[in-house]
Amino acid sequence: MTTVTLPDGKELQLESGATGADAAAAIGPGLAKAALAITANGEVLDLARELPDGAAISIITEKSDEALDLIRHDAAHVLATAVISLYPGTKVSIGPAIDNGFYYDFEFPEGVTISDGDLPAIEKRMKEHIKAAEVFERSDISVEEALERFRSLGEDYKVELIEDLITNEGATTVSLYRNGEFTDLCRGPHAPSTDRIKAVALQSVAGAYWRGDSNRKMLTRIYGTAFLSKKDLEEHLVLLEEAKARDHRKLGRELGLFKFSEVSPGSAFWLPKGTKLFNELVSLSREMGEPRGYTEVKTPLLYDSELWKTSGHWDKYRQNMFLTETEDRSMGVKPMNCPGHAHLFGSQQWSYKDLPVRYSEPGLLHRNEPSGTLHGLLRVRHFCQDDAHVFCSDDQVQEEVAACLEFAFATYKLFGLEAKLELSTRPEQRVGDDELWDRAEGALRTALDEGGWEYTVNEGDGAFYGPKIDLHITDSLNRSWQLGTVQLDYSMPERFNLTYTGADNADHRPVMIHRALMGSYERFVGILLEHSAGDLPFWLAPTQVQVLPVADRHAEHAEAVAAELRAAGLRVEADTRSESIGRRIREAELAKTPVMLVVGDREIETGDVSVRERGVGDEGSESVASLAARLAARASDRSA
RNA sequence: GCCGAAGUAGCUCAGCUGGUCAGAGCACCUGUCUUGUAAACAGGGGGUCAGGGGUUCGAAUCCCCUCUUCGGCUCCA
Repeated sequence: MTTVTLPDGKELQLESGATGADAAAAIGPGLAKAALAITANGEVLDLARELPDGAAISIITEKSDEALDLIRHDAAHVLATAVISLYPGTKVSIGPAIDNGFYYDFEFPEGVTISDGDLPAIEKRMKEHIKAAEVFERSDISVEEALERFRSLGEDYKVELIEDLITNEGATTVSLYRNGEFTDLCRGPHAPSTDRIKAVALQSVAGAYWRGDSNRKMLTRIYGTAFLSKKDLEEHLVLLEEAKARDHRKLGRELGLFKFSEVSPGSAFWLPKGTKLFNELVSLSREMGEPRGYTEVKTPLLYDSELWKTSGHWDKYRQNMFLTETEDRSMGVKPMNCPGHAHLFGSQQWSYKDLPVRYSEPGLLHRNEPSGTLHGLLRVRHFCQDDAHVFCSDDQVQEEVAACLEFAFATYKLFGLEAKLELSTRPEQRVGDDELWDRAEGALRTALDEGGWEYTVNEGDGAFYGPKIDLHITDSLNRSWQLGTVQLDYSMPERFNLTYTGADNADHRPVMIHRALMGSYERFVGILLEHSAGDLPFWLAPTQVQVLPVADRHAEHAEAVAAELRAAGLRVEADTRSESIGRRIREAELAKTPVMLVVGDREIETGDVSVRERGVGDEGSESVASLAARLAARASDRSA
């Protein structure tokens, strides 16, 4: 007899050797049909697997969270099945389920290249295999047998995977899964058969290094997605369309914010409206920084290479810097502000009473990013961080870190963004001894714990000079972005020999905290545009109010209204073109202008304006004076 | 940097296998209309078909190189 426990705590008696399918059938015929797999003691198993006696089980159906991953992994196998039959001689490697879909990496035979145009045929073949309801059949064999099998097939990647399983995990057996003609080395689990994949679509072809190593062979990756119903797939495709419509590169062009040009790859040209937006964000940093004790500085763009040697960037990151030479001196354009700030701090004497010193600088940075990595505003060569460096004593670290986090949360709140925190600890390659790292990581943990902030830990992902806290936000399309970072640095003060005089009249080494909250203004604008679909909040909109005279004879009055609102500090334009009022309203709406004012004979008579709100419509009349006061208040309240 | 794809007017795109293939819509300019809450009407100007080289009687179209962009991979101090 096998006894298992159901989620409701009831026990179920089964014949010994009973499988997941047996358990599902014992519960009910409906469930037996709906079952995709089974969890036993937290581990997901195929329905055909024998259940361990005494296990706590729960049946996975289409309603379960695990279901999507399961059938996407199934779909990856079906993709491989289709590819192998269409392109004989193709070597397979790995094909996992991922967020939103799955992929499989292949090495196609010499001379065969796959492009997007080949996907429909592959997809068609996949659907044939799905319709055929091929059973996923598991077999466990010895590693020797597996090695021989895959060697004889010339499946080099599988052989390497098995060898690694032996070396790293001491594996003596491995599992294989067969569906139709295709047998794959696979840990499982899988649904009972291929027809459980209700909707599948191939999406793109890409290159991907074998095992993510840029020194190894580049394989061909095919991305696809699968769902439990056609409707879910449709909805997903609609979401992708929506994301495409919100692409910040598209919005930047349509709203006249910025452009890119071949003459300076990876660098934005900011148009007047985009510059307004950009400058508003810089102002925000300044206004929020001032009461928090930040002082703004301006440091050079170009430095003697000696400075980069001192900072350590010369050895580690020279290939990503723009270098030049003048009068036989080697110079480098700054990829970050910290060495300049460290140098500046070191250029004068400091007392412990002066600390913390908080230097901020929206400095212009250049990084020579590899051409293939550039992406709109999100990955650029020329950008500006909302950067600051705090120089403080050891015992001020915790408080300063907490203050940085408070600053970050206050900033994000204005945009309706909520952040998740991630603590990254010491990496393999690092400077400084373990005691220092213990102290640094301890300070960050304490700051997080005492602030009552929830966080996850990312072991080994810290910077080489210190641990850090990264801040991630989730946007309106549920995509995650890293924005801010707060990093502790014990290394740079050492390299620049920074000191302050303590109460004991001895020299002490300050700690340096690097922090950027929005990240870079460029990247932040990109994320903000995609998050808001271009509907920027009133305080941030490049044009806040568009005045629209009904006919030419009202133009003068419209200009007068605009002038009155400008005097109240608002960004106002008057569209006095002889186009129809309908067209000008439409264009103002498309330009995402928050407020439109229509003025004609009636308004001249009464002195009122007719107010229209973006995306809402006509809101009736209001006197110019009352409107000016109302909108000025709205503009000054960034949280509104 | 690596793999794949693309680059035709300011924008979105048509132009199949080389021979009125340099086009359309929007935008722009000019004229008419003088407008009441999401697109008035008519006419007109505009492109070294990314750049360079080649094949051909003839190239936007075929081949090679370069640049840029897009989708990924690696990277992102």
